[in-house]
Amino acid sequence: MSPKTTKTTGDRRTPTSDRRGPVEQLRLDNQLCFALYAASGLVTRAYRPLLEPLNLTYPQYLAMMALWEKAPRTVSDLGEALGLDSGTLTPLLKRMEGAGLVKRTRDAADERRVQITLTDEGHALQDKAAGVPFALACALDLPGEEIVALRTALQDMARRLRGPED
Amino acid sequence: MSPKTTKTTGDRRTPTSDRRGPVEQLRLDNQLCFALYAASGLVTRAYRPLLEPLNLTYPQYLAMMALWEKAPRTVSDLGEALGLDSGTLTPLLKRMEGAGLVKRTRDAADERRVQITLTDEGHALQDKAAGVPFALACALDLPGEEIVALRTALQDMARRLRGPED
DNA sequence: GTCAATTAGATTGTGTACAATATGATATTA
DNA sequence: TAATATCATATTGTACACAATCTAATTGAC
Repeated sequence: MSPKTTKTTGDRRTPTSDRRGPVEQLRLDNQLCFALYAASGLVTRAYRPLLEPLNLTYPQYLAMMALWEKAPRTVSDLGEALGLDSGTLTPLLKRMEGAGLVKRTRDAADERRVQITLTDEGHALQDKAAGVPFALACALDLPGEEIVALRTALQDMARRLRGPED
Repeated sequence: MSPKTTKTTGDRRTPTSDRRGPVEQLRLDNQLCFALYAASGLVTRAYRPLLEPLNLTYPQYLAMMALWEKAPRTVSDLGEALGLDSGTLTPLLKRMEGAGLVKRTRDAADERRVQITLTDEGHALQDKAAGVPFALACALDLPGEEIVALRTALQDMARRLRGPED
């Protein structure tokens, strides 16, 4: 299962030691970043069949989760929650508006802001999505503690990357 | 399968903060998938300033690492290593060819295949990229053991998602 | 040898993703 | 009261990413 190679033997087969030369350090399989990249893509693909009945893409599903938590909210507020900017969110939200899930309305008090509201259909979708996390957990096939541990480790890493402040 | 805790017998909680219901399960911060998505995006962003001097995007950097490991190799071989299909790789490789890093040549033995070769410039870039993993490790600011543990956990998860076979 | 099935890439269409820029609204200052 | 700065979002351009489809080449069955 998990090849815990903490030893620095002379074995030339995929050593895990970081004391290797720069060539070894540039190996794809030794990169945390690639493991992250690959896992993220695989998870997105795993969601696709689950979200297709809901007519949602994976980023749209994330946006809906953020809105089920708190709505109405502004575009920038949503962007902060998802880690996305307006150039990504504006077209995404327009498609979701076209699908009848949300409504985009200028804030009367501050015309620069756009408030994102859930429609009845958008609210109703939450019930239909209730089974998705469980279905994906089954696909992951990981014990609950490991899921929590992995999630915590990733959130910790994200915190470091987001900035040294705070 | 995964444990689903539904009964809340011994769980005292305020009405506003139920810890286990379906509503809670749809919370963004409780999702492993979102932690993965966010961390992956942050890592890509962390690479950007490091790769800009090399004139590489992050996926291009991954492709170059795969090619430094083994070249020439076919498009599909590269796609298997990176987890990408031809629809993604073809334009990406064309851009890299335009940048003078690789060459795309039809295989003489099997005209359906396209062999990706590294140019001298492509080979030379490996030296310039040698410092990138270390620079990113600094940005991550994680102890080496944790990096290995996290990477192993992600690779393990990826293995499960890739398919029950094998 | 001929035709069907398979295979390898390329193409097209849709949907993120972000940098750079533009637009318009609000806040600040002179 | 302008002039300026700042802010929120939209737009544009470039670059992934994949499903569906297409084309051309190879393999297989006969």
